[in-house]
Amino acid sequence: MELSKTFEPKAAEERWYQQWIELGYFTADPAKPGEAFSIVIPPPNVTGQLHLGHALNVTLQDVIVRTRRMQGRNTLWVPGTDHAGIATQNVVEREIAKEGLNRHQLGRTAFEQRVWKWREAYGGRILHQLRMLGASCDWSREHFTLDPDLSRAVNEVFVRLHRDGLIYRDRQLINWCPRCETALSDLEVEHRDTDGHLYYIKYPLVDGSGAITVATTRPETMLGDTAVAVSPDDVRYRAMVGKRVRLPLIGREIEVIADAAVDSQFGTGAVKITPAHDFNDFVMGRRHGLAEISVMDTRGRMNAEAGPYQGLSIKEAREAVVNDLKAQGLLEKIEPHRHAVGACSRCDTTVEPLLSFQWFVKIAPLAEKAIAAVRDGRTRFHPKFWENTYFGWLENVHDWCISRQLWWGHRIPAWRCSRCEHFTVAAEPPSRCEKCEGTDLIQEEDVLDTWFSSALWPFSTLGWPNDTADLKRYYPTSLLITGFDIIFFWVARMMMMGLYCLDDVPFRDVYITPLVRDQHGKKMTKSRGNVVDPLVIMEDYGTDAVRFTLAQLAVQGRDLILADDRLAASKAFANKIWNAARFVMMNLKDAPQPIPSVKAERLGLAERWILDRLNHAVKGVTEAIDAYQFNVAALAIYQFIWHEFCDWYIELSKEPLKAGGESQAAARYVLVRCFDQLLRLLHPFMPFISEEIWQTIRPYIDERNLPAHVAIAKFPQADADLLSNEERVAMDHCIAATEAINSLRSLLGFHPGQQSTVFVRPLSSGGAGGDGSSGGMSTDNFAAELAAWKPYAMTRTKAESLEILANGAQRPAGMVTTVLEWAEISVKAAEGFDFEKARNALRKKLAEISAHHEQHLRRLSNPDFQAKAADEMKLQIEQRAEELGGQRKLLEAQLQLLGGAG
RNA sequence: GGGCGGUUAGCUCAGCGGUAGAGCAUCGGCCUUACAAGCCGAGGGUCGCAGGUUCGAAACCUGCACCGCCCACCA
Repeated sequence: MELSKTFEPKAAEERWYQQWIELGYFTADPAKPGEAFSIVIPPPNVTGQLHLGHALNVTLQDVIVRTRRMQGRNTLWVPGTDHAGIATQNVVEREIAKEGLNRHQLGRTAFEQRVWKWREAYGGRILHQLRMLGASCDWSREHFTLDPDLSRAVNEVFVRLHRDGLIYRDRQLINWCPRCETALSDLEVEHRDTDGHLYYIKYPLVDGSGAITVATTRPETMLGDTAVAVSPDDVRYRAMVGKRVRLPLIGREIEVIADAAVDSQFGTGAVKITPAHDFNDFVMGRRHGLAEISVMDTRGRMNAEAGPYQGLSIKEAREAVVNDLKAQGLLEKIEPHRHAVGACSRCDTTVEPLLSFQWFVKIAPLAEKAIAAVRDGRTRFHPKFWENTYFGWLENVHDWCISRQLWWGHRIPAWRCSRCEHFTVAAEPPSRCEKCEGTDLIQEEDVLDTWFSSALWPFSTLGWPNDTADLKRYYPTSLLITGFDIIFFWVARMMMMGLYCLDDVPFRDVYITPLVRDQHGKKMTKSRGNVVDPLVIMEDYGTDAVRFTLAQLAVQGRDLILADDRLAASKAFANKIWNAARFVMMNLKDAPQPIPSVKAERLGLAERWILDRLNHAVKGVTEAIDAYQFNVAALAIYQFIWHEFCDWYIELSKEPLKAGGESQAAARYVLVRCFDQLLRLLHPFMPFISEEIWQTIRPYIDERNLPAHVAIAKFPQADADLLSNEERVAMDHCIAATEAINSLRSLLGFHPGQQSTVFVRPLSSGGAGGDGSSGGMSTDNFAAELAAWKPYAMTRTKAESLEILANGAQRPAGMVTTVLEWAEISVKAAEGFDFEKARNALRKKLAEISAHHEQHLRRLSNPDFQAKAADEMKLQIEQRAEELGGQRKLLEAQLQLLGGAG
């Protein structure tokens, strides 16, 4: 088989993905054997378009999933999408706004139909994009959070929580978005420091004995004040506590109360209390039994309670109130003041605290279990420091407001009785009120926070509340891979719900992905216009290259900066692999059949060495993946493929391949063996190119029951060591020697075609200085030693240098080094060779080596080191010192030959 | 106000107790028939600052500085 000159990513991507799907490779079967490995995708919003966060997330999941599948695990990856209540509703509302409509004009049913239509048109888009990335999800198990079975799970959980007293309905102060006209949870409010003002307002005492001045950032809410509070320790106001003040503009009499929550240092030390419009005030108000007067409506306009200000917007009301106070001489002063203002995370509108009836989840009992599960290691975070974030939130979290005044979502399974106002909570529509037997029941209009259904995702998608085979086999899931930004929204809530509903954690491990930034390290945001579209870079560099780059940059605990040069490097890597494949195929073309394996003892040193390095790579990759160190795994593959297999083994194989006979057969076998294995190793990272190449090499692989695709081939496992320590050292020396030769050749300006002479001295030949000790070598000694050395051509190729090793040092367990012959130097000198430059370079290197060498010797002679260091460490240092001594001596010799000794 | 990350070569980042590394960029030499998206070399770092622990610290501890992020009801 032939490979085309270059790799065409696009064609390969489509071809292989389609085949994998058709053959059902990604479809899980709980009845099949194998330890389960399961993972649920963080369901992207149906409104979503693929962005780099998804690309990273999905790539890492796919790396793990493909690896586990190839390792023979019973693997399930559940895909799907989230209905994303408020986000999707906003998108469709914007769309109908273009037609001059709003949702109220359309009505609930028609609006919902519009959203469903929208989802039919665009809901598949993001999933299609995940397929393009190569995601090996089980598409037969695709779910949508509003699917009937998932909705059933939602109702079931709601009913159970309600039965257990963990869901309640109450009139509370909640966050309200006046534009979306819905309640929000604490998490959906983004606090931003904003420049505002602190207004000092005088409240006259009813008894005429003066006034008390309060400081506020929101003068318009004074219309709803029901008290003024001071600190009980504040001597300035002690006499006023219990007195009454007249609320300006409105005229209501309110009391001055004492409460420890008041900070006497802030403002005037007296604070107006508006229970219906401030969270602190609300708590204090309930403590003191104060009236809760709401002065705003749900659209952020002043209501009847605001008296003359009714109908004004908040901003207008503020201006009017301030002007009126000023006119009445009750405004003492205005100071600039910076403070946090909450904004709706969806539409950025300033959020108002609003008093209303809402449904809440009582968090404390659920949070307690969720905390314990991580504390005792049933679920582990990677990197671990995210556990602190998780704990910090759960330990302080308030009850969760789950009702939303939206239309797109799971309608709350509660029915209000028109007779007694009681809500009957049930999974199915009840026929009569559970309290008064009334039959006129109307379902609650509100829907649930979109995160309520997301919280059930790990088990609702597996069939819960039914006791399905999937649920038994795949719950708890093995791993969750997601971003830090939804640890609170999603991870913590899944933990709580999983533990509540199934009494077990929803996942064993949580891997928190880094944030993807642009090449300047900036966060990608629409407003900055620096958002990189993954589809575009996949087009430019190939999906494999994008995946590999993301994996390579996915370091635990640090943001990820995606730069073009990295992508280019990965593309070059793909090209390198492609060309290596072409080389291999070129040398196999007359053998379109399995190449029989060759026993290790019949393989040459180079062959055993590369198989040994393969082992090493397999170990490295496997361990790194197990530890979720994707960058380490990617680097290990890269190193092996490029710098060991391509740089060395392919070069070393050229001679035997040319030679024919047994050595050729051995080389062919090893080429195929290595390539097969490295493609399997690579497959989770670069699924398309690995499949493309593997298909051409497949006919040559000698393995029983070889599968049709690498996607389901057995993942490599490390074999027993193939090399003795001695041989490993010998190969290291071969490489070091060749590098030394190249370095010297380069230094002297040899062209690749030019021959030169090298001397190789096996360590066993002994001679002066052969013990590796330090110290200079005299010219006499050196000449004597030189006589014992064998001259060889200073090679052009790596293959030749291996030959040097084989011939020059029969037992290659010796130090090999190079020295130039005088004659060659003379030739170069005649051509204008710069001796001084060469000598300086050698001197510099010599100084470095000498310094290191002496450092080691000092360490070895240090009594403390001798007393305290472990034997293994001592041995290591001794060996290193010996090597350094040798290198040092050789550099001295080389320098001497160049006339720079002494 | 709490908490969490980061600070290593020009750039982007690994390393986290025993000679400071990679990719890209730079410089020099090569079209050596798998690959010029390549090959062979070279230069470049007091590992943010200050103390401490250790025979030995980029790594461990304690402060500090700067950058970034998260949480928080000071009106």
